Amino acid sequence: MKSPQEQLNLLEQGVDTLVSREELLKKLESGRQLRVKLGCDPTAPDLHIGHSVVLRKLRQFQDLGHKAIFIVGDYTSRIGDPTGQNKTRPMLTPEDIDRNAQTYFEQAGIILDTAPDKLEIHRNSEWLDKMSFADVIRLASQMTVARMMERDTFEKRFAADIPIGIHEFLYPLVQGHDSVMVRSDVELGADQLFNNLVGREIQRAAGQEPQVVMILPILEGLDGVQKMSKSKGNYIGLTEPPVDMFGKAMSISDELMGRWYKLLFNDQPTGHPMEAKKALARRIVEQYHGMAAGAQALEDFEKRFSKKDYSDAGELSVTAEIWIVELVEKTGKFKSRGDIRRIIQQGGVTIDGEKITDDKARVTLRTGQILKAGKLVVVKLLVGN
RNA sequence: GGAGAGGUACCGAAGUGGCCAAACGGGGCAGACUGUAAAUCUGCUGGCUUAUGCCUUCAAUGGUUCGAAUCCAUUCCUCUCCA
Repeated sequence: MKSPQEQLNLLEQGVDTLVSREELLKKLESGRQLRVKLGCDPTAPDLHIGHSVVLRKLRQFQDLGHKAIFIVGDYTSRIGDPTGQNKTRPMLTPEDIDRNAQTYFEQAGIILDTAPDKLEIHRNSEWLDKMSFADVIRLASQMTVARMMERDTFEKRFAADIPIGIHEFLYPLVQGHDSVMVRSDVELGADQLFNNLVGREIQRAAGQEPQVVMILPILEGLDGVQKMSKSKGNYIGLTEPPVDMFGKAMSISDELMGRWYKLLFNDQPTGHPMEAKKALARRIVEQYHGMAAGAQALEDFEKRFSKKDYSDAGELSVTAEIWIVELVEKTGKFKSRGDIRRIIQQGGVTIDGEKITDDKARVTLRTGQILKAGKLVVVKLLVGN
């Protein structure tokens, strides 16, 4: 068992904002098992390595003997969270939420300790469903419009004449109410400082000791600019196959690589940027697929791209003679034939290294030939009847 | 309740009777260059079996017209100011 001071030192590593250090130390000194809340909005069923930053912090609490209180915002996602959005999110159906929550837990379990004394799971519909409208009004009376408008996204939207739904004001209140209901000691978050701080006020009003708020940095997505998110398509999913994880990690910019090193491994790149990036990609794969997979992914990558050896590429069954557009379409990676024609016309399609630039061409194929289409698609052809 | 401004492709934003599948920018994709990076340059970016072709798109529905994103009517939605 580590001393409170030692715990604090560990816990505050990699944290963006901590409100407040003193309060956390005090709670740690009490010797209690702290209740560490993390809410999730089950709108995106696939967790990605961006989520791993906060999940790993939660795991760290668990490893120090504290308890993770996981809250599925099933009720709140019917409202839609405006965080980081400049427009209103669509509401989800209960079926979507159930399915997403299920996937969420499976994936969070990759990182979290799921032992019963270390993890408690709630859905906020447990208590929100029972609230009366009078309860809601009472809760709402604890917040003012001016206070609400301090929130960055509201202020910006208001200034830009972008609509704000009244229901969106309820979200921080509800999240704060969640904190009261689970008697949260610490709440982790990534981009919801405002909501989390509201939780402190609501707890105080309910006669509870306010929670400590710990905000972790946001991981930028593959593009290096926007935060990693499923809807922006700039993410690496926790359950993606090693090859894809590795390939995606290799495509990030050098600048972003430094950020990822820091946020994901509390480390920094060394040596030649490309080697450093390979090392990063390998570590990411190792984290979710094991050491062997990491080494394998690295080897595959080098084989395929450095030595241009495609012998282990995926296979695609085709007929011996086929229209080139149709052939590329069979890979299933393109959204329309117009798209495929464009790539062909621009020289993005090769068979055994030979460019095909005529989108009307019919080609005669042999088993073993390698088809490349764009940067990502490489398959070995298997000619059937 | 009153007055005014708007709703255009993935996003922002032009277009106000034919030259509009719709300028421009961003994003995305491809090529060159590289380290499968970034930056830069070039091209493409509604759909269709191969098309000086057809089909679907400019909030929705109807209408005027040889012809509409553009004009008219109704409806829905947003914003601003006043009450």
